[in-house]
Amino acid sequence: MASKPQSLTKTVAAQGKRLLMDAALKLTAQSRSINALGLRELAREAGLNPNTFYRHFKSIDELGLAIIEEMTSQIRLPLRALRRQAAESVVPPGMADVSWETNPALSMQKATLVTHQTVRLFLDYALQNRNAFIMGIRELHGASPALRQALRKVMTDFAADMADDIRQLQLLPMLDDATLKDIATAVSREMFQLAMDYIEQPEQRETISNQAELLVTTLFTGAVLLRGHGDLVMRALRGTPPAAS
Amino acid sequence: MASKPQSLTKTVAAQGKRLLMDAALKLTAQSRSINALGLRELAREAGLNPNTFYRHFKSIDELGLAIIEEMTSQIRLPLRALRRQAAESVVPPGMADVSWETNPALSMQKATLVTHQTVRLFLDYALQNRNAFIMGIRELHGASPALRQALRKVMTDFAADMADDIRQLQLLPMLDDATLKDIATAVSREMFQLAMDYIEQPEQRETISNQAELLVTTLFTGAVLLRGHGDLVMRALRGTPPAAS
DNA sequence: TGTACATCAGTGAACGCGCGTTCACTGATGTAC
DNA sequence: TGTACATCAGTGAACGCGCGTTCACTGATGTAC
Repeated sequence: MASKPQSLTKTVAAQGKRLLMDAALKLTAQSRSINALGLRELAREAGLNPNTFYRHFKSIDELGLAIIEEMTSQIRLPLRALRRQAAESVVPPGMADVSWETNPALSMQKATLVTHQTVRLFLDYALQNRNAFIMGIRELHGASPALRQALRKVMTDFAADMADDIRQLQLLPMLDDATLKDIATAVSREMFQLAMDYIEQPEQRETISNQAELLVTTLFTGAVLLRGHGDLVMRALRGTPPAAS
Repeated sequence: MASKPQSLTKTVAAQGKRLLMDAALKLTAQSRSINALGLRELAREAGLNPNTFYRHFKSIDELGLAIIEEMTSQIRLPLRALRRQAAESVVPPGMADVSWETNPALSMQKATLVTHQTVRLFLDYALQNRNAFIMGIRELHGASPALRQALRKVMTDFAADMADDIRQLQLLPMLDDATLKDIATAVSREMFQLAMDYIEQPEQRETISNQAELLVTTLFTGAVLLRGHGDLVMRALRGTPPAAS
């Protein structure tokens, strides 16, 4: 609150900046690379003088980076919070936590539920920020090195958050850090790809969402098994009752 | 041979076409989207008159499609042949085939070897056709709907080939067709993504190749397990000796 | 074997247009005294 | 509370340039008779 007046002023003053960023997103989503956007075209869409662009950005890349930064800052924390919330809905804070050794079935249920909820929130967020996602996935493999680098970092951070949460929530304590990182990276890649399909194929959304969930589960299950903890998964799938209590 | 004179003539005659396609690949790989290429720029790179472009293509998209088609026709068959070859190196044609029930360890070894070889050939091919791959992955998420559609088909075909070969070579007979297709799709996506990293990070190639292999194995293993055949994988990992012979 | 014609890749000049970028200007808001 | 000045978003005109596309032409190769 203390520093809000400043940023509020900034926000009000930088109205043209907003308009330009929104215009860029709108045009990019309609099948264009951001580098293919003309700065006059951008100004036209935003209803501004071509010149105004220079008041806010040095180049189109700079505008792209601003969009990416804004988008990232909006999703990171909510996603982490949701993972916690999903984990707590299975094992409330006060309750003694389950362990894979003593109760593999409940542990698996906990992991599955967190997956379920996280996948859904993520795809939902993608839908609500459809233009930003389309741009992001396009520029991740796009022509501008600056944007590509920035988006790679977004992906890396996303994967790191995921791995960190899995560790903290003790969802898969049998996996070592390196494995967790590798799998989380693959899961991130898949999730972003699938987010595009999710956005573009409205009638397939339920299917895609289920496939995404299954894919994530498959990856983690496979990793657990190949790392020599197959017996735990087998017990979980057979629904072995808790050893104690 | 019978029809070669024709196509040879065509090839000689269409020398400008070749030059333009090569120029496009060269410029795209140097960090550009294909739609961002100017047709004059293209002609300049190819050492031709700007006008010559129109002798061969109606639009830049058409040029892109030509490149994609050429690239696809070059990799599909070799990759299928290699899968067969890898499978035969474990179980020669004359020999009675192994089954997962009777000898899970050898079956797994067969599947693992095919994965190993295929992953390596694919990444190698990507490296040898570096520019085409960079373009392909870029345009898969790119601005042109026509190219995007064409490249999606490439991916779908690639996944279908993979699923088909796994079926024919009886690598994972316990998986149903739908599951096989889903996993093959995910594997394709990952392989194309990783091919980019493989191209761009020369010093990491060995690591990436190993990671790719492990990822593929993880996906298939996870799928087998979740489909209720975990016992087979467990037996394979424990190295249970053949039941007969 | 020779001749006439068609096809086709490639050339070079010319066009009008939209682009990025610059400059000098305006008017509103914030700041110092 | 008032005044003078600075800052800053936005304007509008002007520039030179490279672009896509067209037209009429050339010269080599293939084809019919």
